[in-house]
Amino acid sequence: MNNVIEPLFKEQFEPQLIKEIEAKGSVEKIGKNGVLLDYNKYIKWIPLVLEGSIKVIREDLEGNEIFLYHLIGGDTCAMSLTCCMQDKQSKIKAIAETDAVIYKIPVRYMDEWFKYPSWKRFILQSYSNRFEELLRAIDTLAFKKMDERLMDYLLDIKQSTSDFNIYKTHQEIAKELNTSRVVVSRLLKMLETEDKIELHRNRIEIL
DNA sequence: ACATTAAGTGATT
DNA sequence: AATCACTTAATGT
Repeated sequence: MNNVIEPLFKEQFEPQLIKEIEAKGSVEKIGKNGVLLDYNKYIKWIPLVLEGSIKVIREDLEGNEIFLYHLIGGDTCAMSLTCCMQDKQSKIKAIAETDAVIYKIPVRYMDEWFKYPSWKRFILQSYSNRFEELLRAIDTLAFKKMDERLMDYLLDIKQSTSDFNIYKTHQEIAKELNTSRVVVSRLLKMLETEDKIELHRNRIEIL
């Protein structure tokens, strides 16, 4: 498949780079909940997100999880950049929040394409963006109470999936926020009485 | 109709 | 905010 890169990146990449990318990479579709990058795995390619939303999660040894941020069209994953370059293991997990399409670029081009100013800019910009997202995530974790975190989380999903409906169980949400289901249920109930959301089975509607 | 899973709630720490 | 114990509601077989 070609011409998948141009629509999304023609503003920021020079034409020749776009040609190279389209020649060297490949498109891959990932179903909802498909794992893009798992904890402790090495990766051999750089993922560009073309469509859909990818959630990035930090996980500890006991399997506790904390949701960090979403990647959407045009984004790349800074963690995989580091991994690729240094042949290190991933310290995060990336899962498709929705059906997604990603573009895989073999690692070796990461370096090679630094001769293109726009590529260099893109990579540095990606790092910078991810860094800011991380800071935001830390702020949320450190300074906000659960009710705010929950609302932020819901809005984040709504934003990245462009869907007012969130198809998750309270249990799943609790896992990603590293809290208990009961707490999530209670807080959601409160948000509902504040007319911010509407609750259904397996579905939460943002108002 | 029954079993299973999701969600709601009071009480306690 | 977490946990327990229990209820109620929705859904699958």
